[in-house]
Amino acid sequence: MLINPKYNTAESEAHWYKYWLDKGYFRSIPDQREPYTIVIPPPNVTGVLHMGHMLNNTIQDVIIRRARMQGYNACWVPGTDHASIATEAKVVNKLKEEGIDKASITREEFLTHAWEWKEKHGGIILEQLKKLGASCDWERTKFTMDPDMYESVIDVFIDLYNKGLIYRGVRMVNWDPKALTALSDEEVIYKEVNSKLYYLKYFIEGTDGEFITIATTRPETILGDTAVCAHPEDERFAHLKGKRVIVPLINRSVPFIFDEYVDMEFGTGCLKITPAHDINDYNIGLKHKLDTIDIFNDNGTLSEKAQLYIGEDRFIVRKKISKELEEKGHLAKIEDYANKVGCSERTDEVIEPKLSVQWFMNMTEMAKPALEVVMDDTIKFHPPKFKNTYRHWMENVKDWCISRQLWWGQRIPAYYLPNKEIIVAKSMEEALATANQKFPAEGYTIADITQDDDVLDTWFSSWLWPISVFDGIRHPDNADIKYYYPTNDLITAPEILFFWVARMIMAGLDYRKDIPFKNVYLTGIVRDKLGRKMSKSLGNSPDPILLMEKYGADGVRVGMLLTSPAGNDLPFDESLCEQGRNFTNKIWNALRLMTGWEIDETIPQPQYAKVAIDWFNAKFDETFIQIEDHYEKYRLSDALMTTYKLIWDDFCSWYLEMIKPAYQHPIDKATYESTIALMEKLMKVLHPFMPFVTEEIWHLLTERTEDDNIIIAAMPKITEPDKDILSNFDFALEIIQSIRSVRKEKNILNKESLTLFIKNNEVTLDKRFDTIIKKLCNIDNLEYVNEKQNDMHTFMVRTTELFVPLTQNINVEEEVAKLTTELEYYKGFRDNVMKKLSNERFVNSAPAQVVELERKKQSDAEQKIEVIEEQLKKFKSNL
RNA sequence: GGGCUGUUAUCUCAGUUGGUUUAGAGUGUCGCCUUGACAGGGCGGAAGUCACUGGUUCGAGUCCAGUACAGCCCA
Repeated sequence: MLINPKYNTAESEAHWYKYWLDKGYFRSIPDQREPYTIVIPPPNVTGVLHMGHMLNNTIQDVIIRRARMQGYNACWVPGTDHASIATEAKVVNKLKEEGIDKASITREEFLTHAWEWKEKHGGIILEQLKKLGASCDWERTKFTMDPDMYESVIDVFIDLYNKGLIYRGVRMVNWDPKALTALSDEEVIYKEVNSKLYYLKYFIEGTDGEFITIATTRPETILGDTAVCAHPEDERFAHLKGKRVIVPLINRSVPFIFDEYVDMEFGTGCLKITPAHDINDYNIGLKHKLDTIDIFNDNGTLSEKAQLYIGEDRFIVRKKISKELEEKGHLAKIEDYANKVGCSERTDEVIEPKLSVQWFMNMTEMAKPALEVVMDDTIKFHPPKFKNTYRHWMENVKDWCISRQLWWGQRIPAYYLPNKEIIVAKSMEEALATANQKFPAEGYTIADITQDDDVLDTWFSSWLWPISVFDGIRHPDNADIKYYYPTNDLITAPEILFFWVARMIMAGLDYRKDIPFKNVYLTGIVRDKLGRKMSKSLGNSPDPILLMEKYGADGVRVGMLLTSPAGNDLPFDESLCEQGRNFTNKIWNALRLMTGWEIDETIPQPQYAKVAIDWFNAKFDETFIQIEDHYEKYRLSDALMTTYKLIWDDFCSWYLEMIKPAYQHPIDKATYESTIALMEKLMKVLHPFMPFVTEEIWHLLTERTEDDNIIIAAMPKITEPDKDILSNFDFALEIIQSIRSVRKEKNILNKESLTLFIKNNEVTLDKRFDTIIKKLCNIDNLEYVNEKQNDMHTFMVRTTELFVPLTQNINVEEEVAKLTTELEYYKGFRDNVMKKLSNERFVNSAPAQVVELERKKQSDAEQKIEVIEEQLKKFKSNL
């Protein structure tokens, strides 16, 4: 067969992906087989493929492809989420560019634009994943705003409301003044910033110029102050009990109060209290029944309640007010100060703590069972170190703010009546019916009812994902959900352990009475060489599509997985993809070698080939067990590296060299067929990692029938390896390596054949490998002898002495020096061992086999020492 | 400030309940080879006080405590 000298990745990838799709190999429908299910962590509908997706989806594809080959009914469900804040921001911007202001259009008009945007840009990532080889069941592609998905979310909201777990309340929320919406705690990122600490003087009411000094980073908020507070045990302020102080500039009289919350060491020990704009102040305000004065508008400018600087931005006011305070003698000093400021994950705007009416979900009860299933390993985390982090969060869980002041998302199904009553219902019509049932006297009509304007947090959709993609919320007994749920593995980033993973577990336990997945594989962050997270804004991320064009999808997949143990960050380097590409090339060339041989049916199988095949079968069996073990432990990098070495080192470097016929000589049929069979097994094991090149090779190894494709081929079965041949081969291998070293040292070219004498000191020396030693080392004559061979170069493998005659003179001095170093090493080693053995307590308390081993070490070392000393004596007598 | 991880060869990491010839792999590096699958290759070599200090033990990279440094999460 004629094989192209170069493997064409682009051609092969396009061909096989289409072929698999046409054959429907990614499709899964319930049948009698056991299912293996993965749901994709839905990428953001606004996004494009980045390196994080590449890593995450490579892992999922490896797992699902392996499951498919193991005979499971493998189902990988793809999809996207609607990302309400990010998408709305994009659409608002796009409209702005077209000269349309969001405020000037209706909700319906806006949503039309949003849907248009989604249709145009929404599928990009999924299309890009196909280039990677992702074997998703595309017919199951879901979107969190699909009608059925939407309805599931609404149903769950109504159900939880009726159970009393969802409530509406005034709370301090994280307000994003740019996006004009509340955020959950998890969407706030705290950043270290260099700011200033302002020391301000507050005069004490009814005194003559007596004042106290407070420290604050936010002088503009003094306009909302309703108290000043000190620690009850702080004697510096004890005399102020019952007194009032005057807020500067606006001359508001506020009480001086005492609370243990205050840190006596910080600043002046005296704290201003602004209940409307700080969560801790808010809590103190509640405790001491203080007034709450909200001085900000939603967009971060000052409101009329501030009295001063009305309509100006909070950061401009900060500068202006500090100047005014200084001018009016209220500023004691300013210090540089490093603190952490909360910023919006999406808009990067500084978060303003704000009191507002929002919808919340009580998490306390749901958190308990969700914590338990992780702690008792019903759901396993890989790596398990994340259990701690998870526990910490679940034990301190807070209520979840689920409303967002946006239009893109599932609109909250709450309806308000003129009498201030709230009806939660699936539709306006249902709400009306309920309203009239509850208040028959009122005779309400549709016109009297208004629906809540807000939408739900996107995570309030995604937390149902493993259930809702199978329509298990609306139809809990449908065939799909019963078959595919619970899913097997979830592959995601630790950053969203709480946002998403924890909440899916809660939803699963609540709505299915069962966990949503059995294993959670947490990937690391893909970083650049400098250790920075790859991001669009830094521009330090390679374009995955270009990478795949350059190195092939298989090469990039290997590159992603080579150094990424679960939970560890991946310091990405293009050279990893290069290594992946080189591996593709290596396999391709092995194929070219094999298929290039001429087969001669008349020649018998050489003995060396038979031994080589037996050995490689054993090697395969042994390695395959290790690979399976790595998979069981979700150590995919190790599984890949083990496969890589099996193919490159054991198969290409050793096996093929052993069986390779002489140049331009034919190969016997038996060896050829066995070799093809071995290659097939190797390709199967490799397929999950490198789907394209393995499928290509599968079809080039031999003629295939219509449905004989590697993607659905059965994985090899675990077989106990022939340990005897393996250990004996190891010894032969050491002999081969020693002879190579000797050739190297003595400058004997490989072309020049050698005679080898072996003085067998080992009890068992397997002579089966003689022909292989002869072949790989170009030995024309291999003899076993009982006596030392004089005038030959001597070397040792374990405790066996080997001799080769040398034509040129030996550099005696060099030999002596080398032997002396070696002698010292073994003596040191022996002394160490003897020290151990002469320790009575060791001999008495260590297990017998450990002691036995030490004895063996000792005798081996002594034997070596003896041989080396003899050699030395011989050389020295020649000096 | 509270909590959790980690620190092993240049780099990235293994090292599985403490004992397996005085620590392993990939990568990089150095030397040599190379008309016959593959220079995107072959062969061989060098490279580590297992962060530091103590402790437990016959025995510690592995267990315990403390210190230093790094990272992550939470406030």
